[in-house]
Amino acid sequence: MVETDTQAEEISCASILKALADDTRLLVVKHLLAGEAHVGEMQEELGVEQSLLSHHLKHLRKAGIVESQRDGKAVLYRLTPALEDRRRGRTLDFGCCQISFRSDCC
Amino acid sequence: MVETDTQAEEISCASILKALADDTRLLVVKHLLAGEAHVGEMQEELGVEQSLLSHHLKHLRKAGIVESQRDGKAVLYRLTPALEDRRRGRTLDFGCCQISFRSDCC
DNA sequence: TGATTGTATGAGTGGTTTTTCATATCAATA
DNA sequence: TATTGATATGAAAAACCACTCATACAATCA
Repeated sequence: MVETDTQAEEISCASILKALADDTRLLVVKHLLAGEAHVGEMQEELGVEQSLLSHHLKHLRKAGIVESQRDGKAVLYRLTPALEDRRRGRTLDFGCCQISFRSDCC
Repeated sequence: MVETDTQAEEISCASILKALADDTRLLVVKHLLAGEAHVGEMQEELGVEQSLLSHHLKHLRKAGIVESQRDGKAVLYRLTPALEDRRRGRTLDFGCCQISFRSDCC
């Protein structure tokens, strides 16, 4: 069992950009660029309140950017395999557009 | 005289993504990827109402993504030189992040 | 100068998004 | 099974955004 959530909805360039266009969600995505992570870890490292983080994670799931997997009591998040597969360095390839982040930024 | 507008405000990755995360503004940016254009032309070709287009152009200006220049009665828009300079194909380099659009998309 | 064309702007409105709070769910363990 | 720990969820509040309308401004032309 891998996907714990709703299917990705209408995926357009704009919807992807919207999903990324938020400080908190951008933090999460950049964190996950370094590898998968549990919610609790992100909560601490990113300094985001539990419920808020959860809502943002849901947003990212619905946008098809991350996926989650139960791991005991915790939940493990990662960038979706499709993105991972197409990933080169810190570049994410969404198909319609491709975004890369400078490591020293944001 | 080149800049007819306010300075770009706090330019962060998220603010850039926010500026791009709208169907109309994305249309505009993609249109400008092909070269500079007058407002009237974009109005027609993109099918966006005058005032609305103007508001979106202002948003893009404030995000530092486009700049404008009077041309008689009309106003000419283009991607900002910095982006143009760093541009390769349909890729825009914003410094903190870099975004490229597939031509057949969105 | 007055009229016309092209674009920008401000205010208002409705709609969406983000945040918070309280509560629910799920898994592990006592 | 009751309790605890980890995360998700729904609803309500707060903040924000896109759109429209009316109007202003700038440049040209009659």
